[in-house]
Amino acid sequence: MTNNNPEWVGFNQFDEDNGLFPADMSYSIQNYRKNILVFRQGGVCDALYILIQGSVKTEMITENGNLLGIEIIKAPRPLAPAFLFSDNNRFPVEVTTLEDAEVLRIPKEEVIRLMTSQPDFMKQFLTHNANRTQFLTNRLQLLSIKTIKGKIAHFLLEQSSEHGSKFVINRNQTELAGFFGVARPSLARSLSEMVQDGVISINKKEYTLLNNKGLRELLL
Amino acid sequence: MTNNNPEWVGFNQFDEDNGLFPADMSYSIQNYRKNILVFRQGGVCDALYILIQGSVKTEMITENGNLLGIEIIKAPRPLAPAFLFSDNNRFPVEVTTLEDAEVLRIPKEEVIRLMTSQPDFMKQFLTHNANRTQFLTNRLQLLSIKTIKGKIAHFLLEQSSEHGSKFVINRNQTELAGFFGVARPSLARSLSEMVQDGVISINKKEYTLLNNKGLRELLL
DNA sequence: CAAAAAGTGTAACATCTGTTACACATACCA
DNA sequence: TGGTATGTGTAACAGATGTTACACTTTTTG
Repeated sequence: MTNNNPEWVGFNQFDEDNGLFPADMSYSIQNYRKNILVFRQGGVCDALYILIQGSVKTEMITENGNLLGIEIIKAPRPLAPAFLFSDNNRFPVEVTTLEDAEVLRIPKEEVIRLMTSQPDFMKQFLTHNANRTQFLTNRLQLLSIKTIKGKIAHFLLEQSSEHGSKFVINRNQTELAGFFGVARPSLARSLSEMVQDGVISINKKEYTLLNNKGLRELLL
Repeated sequence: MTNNNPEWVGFNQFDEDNGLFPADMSYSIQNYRKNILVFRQGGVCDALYILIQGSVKTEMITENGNLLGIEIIKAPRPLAPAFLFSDNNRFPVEVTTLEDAEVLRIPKEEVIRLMTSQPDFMKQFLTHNANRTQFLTNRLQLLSIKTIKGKIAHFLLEQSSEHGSKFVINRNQTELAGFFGVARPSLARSLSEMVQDGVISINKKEYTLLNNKGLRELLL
């Protein structure tokens, strides 16, 4: 779920000009220190925000006040660009810095101008949003799996398809539990059972898949 | 979750011309009978599809083969337009007709052309997609509530905010259970307990909220 | 109108998950 | 290096949900 390959910065085509952005673009830049709340869930989203330095995490506050981890975002990438144009243009998630960060802000009108005048900008915007939607859909699928082992299996198999049968997951159990929307001890129990059953092995944060068939059976 | 007020048909501005669409637009129309699978989950999405007649439901196949109900779509509305531009342009859901339906198909290149030449078309497309994303986010929030009563309460309070404290839900228990991602008898049990506790009353498909405070407490 | 289909209420039971608590290990910091 | 904070393993227990089964009601259809 961590975004390792930035898929969009919006201004690839202008990089040579005068550093980063089109010369005539109106924008502002805001800096944040580590562990600072950048956007509050429900806050109005009236501009396009692009994380150009550092990393942040996004979390959704469930109605009981718990936090459901969504994803970790590393620069450069836009933050929740989909909501800029929604009728109820509010942030659906909390955004908090994980390290010192720098955020570019482009007013909505300016975005519309860029969109109509720069077809490449528009296409990238569309593609990025489409990919975001697909991510959310995937997230939905993960949450719809009822058993914890099923969620783990889904997650590990997905990782495996990208990184092979041995890989590192840079999240501790508490974060993983938040990501899955389950209690931490419950996650630990499921993990240790899966290790005992020999379908996976865990060494610190390195996970090895030992029995893909067995993992797939856990999805049911 | 049922979409009663179509928010976008894409061609408002052309309605007078020659019936429905811009005269020079390339498109095709496909008809489907009731209970027909229109799009398979995972199928390639290479064009913009707009439901212009009838209604369909969308469902996500979870990995165990179960169905997770997503929403009911009534014409006119585009079908999964967000995925047209994603890198992995595949349908994330099954789409099945609920009644006889008619679907307009516009090739991707044509959509891009319309998008760049018709700013209004572009804005509507963006807004629609943004609203869709918000819907998905809301769905995510619903699924992240752990207790069944909590999900019911969330859902009923949401309905209530739109339609007052007495309203009709056009879904049977099986469909509702699918929507919540829970087992049907479990849903029935929770519902009858909520009735016994006096927080709601149910008459056929008419629901009445009797104790909003009590409902909100169920969210925790 | 009658039969079939679909939908609903409910029970018993097994299973899974959350909660709480605590010991232990590991990483971090002064 | 020693102490503190953070992270992990595990247990006991309570509570919630899924599963299966069946009777009953309502709706649909011929």
